[in-house]
Amino acid sequence: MSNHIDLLFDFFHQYVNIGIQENIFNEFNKKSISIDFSSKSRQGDISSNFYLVAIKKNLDKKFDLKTDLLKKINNLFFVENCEISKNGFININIKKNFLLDQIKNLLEAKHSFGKSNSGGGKKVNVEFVSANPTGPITVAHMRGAVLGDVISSLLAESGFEVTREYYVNNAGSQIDTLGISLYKRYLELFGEAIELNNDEYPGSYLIDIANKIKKIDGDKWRNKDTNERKEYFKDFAVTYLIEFIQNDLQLLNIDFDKFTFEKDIVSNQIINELFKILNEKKLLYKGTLEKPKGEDSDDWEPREQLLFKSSDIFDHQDRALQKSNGEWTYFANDAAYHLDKYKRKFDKLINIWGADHIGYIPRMRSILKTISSSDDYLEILTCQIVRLIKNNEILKMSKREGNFITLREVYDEVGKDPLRYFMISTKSETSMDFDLNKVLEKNKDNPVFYCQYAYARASSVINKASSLGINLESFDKYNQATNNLTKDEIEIILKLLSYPYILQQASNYREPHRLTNFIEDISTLFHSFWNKGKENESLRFIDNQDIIKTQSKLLWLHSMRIVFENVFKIIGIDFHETM
RNA sequence: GCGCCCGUAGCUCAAUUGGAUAGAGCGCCAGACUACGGAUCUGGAGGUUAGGAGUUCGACUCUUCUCGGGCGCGCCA
Repeated sequence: MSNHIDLLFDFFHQYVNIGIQENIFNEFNKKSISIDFSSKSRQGDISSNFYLVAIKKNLDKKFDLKTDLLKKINNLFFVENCEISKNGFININIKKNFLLDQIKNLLEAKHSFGKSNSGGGKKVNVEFVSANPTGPITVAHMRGAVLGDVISSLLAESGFEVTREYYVNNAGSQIDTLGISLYKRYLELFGEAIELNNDEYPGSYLIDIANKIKKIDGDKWRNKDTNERKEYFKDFAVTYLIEFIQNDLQLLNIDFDKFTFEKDIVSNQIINELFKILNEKKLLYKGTLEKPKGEDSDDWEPREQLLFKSSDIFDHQDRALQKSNGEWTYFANDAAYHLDKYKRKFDKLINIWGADHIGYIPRMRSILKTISSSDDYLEILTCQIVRLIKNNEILKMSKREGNFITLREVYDEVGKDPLRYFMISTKSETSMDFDLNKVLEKNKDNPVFYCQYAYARASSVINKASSLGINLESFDKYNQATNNLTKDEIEIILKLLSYPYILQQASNYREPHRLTNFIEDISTLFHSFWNKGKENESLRFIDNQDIIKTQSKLLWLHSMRIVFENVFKIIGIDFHETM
């Protein structure tokens, strides 16, 4: 069964179709129709701009749009009354027993309430984190990690088939350096004096890994300067570090369906296929780039390179595919990797990148436009940095000296729920402050707690009622239940019923923070209503003398729990009946 | 120098992608507990949405310019 928002949209769309047939409207962009279902202004249960939009399209001066609209909307079976305000907004009140029908649907649908099939089973690949395996995962990847995970869940909730993927850069010079660093630690275990260069990795985790090699192979590699040894140390380091990274991410319940390794991309020669495509489209050529405008480019000298003509597409300059030593650039391999994803028949690719990669977006979009002939086959979401605040001070980090804060350290300090919640509760493109002290407070300043507490209180009422022998029974009993409810409660119910739309929007716009705002709003309404019961006994949830009235409240309390559980599951935080 | 992201109350953030009087929390001021959990609630003060110009019935949102902050700018990943 459709809800009132769907039905109203249907009505408007139908109204436009008929209007066009009868030459009342000409072209009409239906997307300009909006329905405001949160009813902030409290001028009706829901409202719409339809009249404002439609009046501009009205070709027939003799046609009285206002009267016709009012008459037809008032005739809709779910509409109690309807009016058009002075400034042109349509305000509608919904019949209470129709709201009740929808509550029934919600309670029957339970955890599938809000799910949709708008994705139509299309395959989406969400690539996120993809941190280089040169050390433990740090706070720099924290936001992208949670965002990627939650967006994946959101898409799954909207009927997409989602693959969570991690691209492991285990080729290239950083990994060479990692192998060398590990080898030095290995030699150190045999009493050799070592010295790490500036660019080498100082972290103590490499000592642990070196010990593992020593345990397995003894001194086998001590005096070997062969390629075999170099590859062995690189692979060994990457294997263990990926395992560390996986373990760290699992602290936040983040799991990946697939890890793809750069080395495999290189050895599979996918890049040749890529070059073939670029050649066919005449986007591959040898040439010389202009001197970059950056500050410290003194050592620059013109050099002929293999280039991708990305400036023909989205980029403002062409991009190098090959280094002067003959190796492919990072970009070339990454482009090949994206071709690999395309060949795996995903309908859409989503990448989640940190702010430091923003400049990289146009070239990658150019590649995927070339491969897929679609502007939006690849979608890149970026997240700005998170500043950590502790005791009112900004925690400064630098990669030198291993002076970075790891994900695990933050996890140890605050735990999973506040971490996950705060990472997605603001728009990702805005830089944010994460206050380690504040997120642990157990008061209303802390939205995680505030929402979980609302859930616990709702549970508490349900359990208390149950202990008094009051439970929900057959739904037929509640035909008149809405008569027992106050305006505040109807507002909560309207809000709960709008959940499928909030979810859809969060999914469409890749904005999980809409969900946290949503449950914070409901929590506020709920706590506020709760408190009114203190002053006015008739507003309390449980009334022994009036079982039906109590059950009427249980109807929406159960609904609220279901909606909260759905949201909590999507954003990946726990919920408890007692705090 | 160029490109991208951002700028909303003293602070941290919203604003249903162009809708009605820009909303919450913290902090500040003034109040409410013989309770279905006071870990909460009620009221008040606080804004030229960084600034100017434009687009239209209507702009925090779109265009443009200025200012301020962040990120990036060949053979690093």
